[in-house]
Amino acid sequence: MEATDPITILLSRFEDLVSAGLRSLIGADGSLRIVAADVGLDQLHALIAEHAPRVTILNFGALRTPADLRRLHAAHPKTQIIVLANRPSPGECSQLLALGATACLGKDVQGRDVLNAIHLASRGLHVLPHSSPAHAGGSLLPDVLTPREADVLDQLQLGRSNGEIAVALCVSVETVRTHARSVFRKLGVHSRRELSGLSRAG
Amino acid sequence: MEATDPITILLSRFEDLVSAGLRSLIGADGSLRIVAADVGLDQLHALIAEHAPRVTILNFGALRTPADLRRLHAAHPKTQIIVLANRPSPGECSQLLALGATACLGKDVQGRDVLNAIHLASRGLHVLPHSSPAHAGGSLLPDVLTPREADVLDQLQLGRSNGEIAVALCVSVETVRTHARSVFRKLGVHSRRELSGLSRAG
DNA sequence: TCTTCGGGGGAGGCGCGGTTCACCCTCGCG
DNA sequence: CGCGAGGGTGAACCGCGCCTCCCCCGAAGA
Repeated sequence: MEATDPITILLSRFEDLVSAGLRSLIGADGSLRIVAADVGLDQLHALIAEHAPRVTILNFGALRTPADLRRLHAAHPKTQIIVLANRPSPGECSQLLALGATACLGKDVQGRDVLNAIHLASRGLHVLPHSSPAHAGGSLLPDVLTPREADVLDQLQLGRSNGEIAVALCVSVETVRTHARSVFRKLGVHSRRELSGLSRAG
Repeated sequence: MEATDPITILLSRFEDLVSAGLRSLIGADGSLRIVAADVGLDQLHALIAEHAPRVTILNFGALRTPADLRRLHAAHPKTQIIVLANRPSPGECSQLLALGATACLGKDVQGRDVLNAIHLASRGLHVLPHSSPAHAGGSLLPDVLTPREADVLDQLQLGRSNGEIAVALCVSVETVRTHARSVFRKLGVHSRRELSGLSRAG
């Protein structure tokens, strides 16, 4: 079973210890093969396009914004995306899956569970932390951006002013401010500046 | 890692081939231990209470109704429930998780994925088939029973007539009929009779 | 014949989230 | 000072799901 078709994996940049741990774990599994590691956010698109890995393991902390994940998945729908976060909240997990991730794991998972999740995710099965899908069962998600908020987030990422965003989205400036406030609140930031450097360090 | 704490597993009754396959797969994993197998729906409660397995693997086809799962989870919240279905729809998976399942797998999964899922589920992580959480990301589920429909389903399971259900739920008979129709439609049956023998054979 | 059941349609109300917009305030900057 | 950003509050509207109830019909059975 191992020799037939090794699962190719691309690792984004992680903290040194995490990166070393992942490479050690994955290296010990003969059916997994790392095609690229320590890939920075900037090179992700190019290297995924080049190697077409079955699985891409993303550092949640390396994402500037959730919209990064959405763009990544849209551009490379064939690669299954596993997001490693520190202590992902249910809302974050939901949003990550909504944006195209296949699995979401906390960095506190046991080592063998990472391998289990990689195998499952490589075949498209979803893996989520414990309490995550309280809402997957039908109730409501707390921190997920609405479509309109995501639109505003995209505009904010482009450095636009509220007035420019209003023109771009054909709404009032007041509406833009409302959406922007929701985006800030849901993402836990308080300004455009914090948004552009969002959780750069994990 | 294996010797410290074997994961105890209870297997519900499956088709012979599936049952043999599961036992073979699980037996080959030293960190897993089957404490009971081929358990019929009637003995589930008693045997789960007796063995307190970390994981219970349920045959979706053996469930008379989704409400069975809900009662099982309510009575034994400590055991992680994995549901094996033939080709679970996204709606079914959502409903299963909503009712207390930890993982939902199709019977077409690869063998090692079953083991992967058992390990993950034993630690509370959720595993779902490919397309399942289209809604887990925020959109809506198609075939999940509403609370009121679940109430009516419970009453239907007790063999009550529409009039009796109306009295029990303090609503009009017309309302009961409306809910019953939704239940039948969502569960894919066309009568009380089909309901009582729902997917008995898988 | 009468009731019960299954199936279709539709109406009205309610709650909730999303969207839009409005007002208020403080702060920092030029 | 004007202006934009950030933050608070709240109103209004819309859509949707849910719940409740109503009407129609046909089939099956007492």
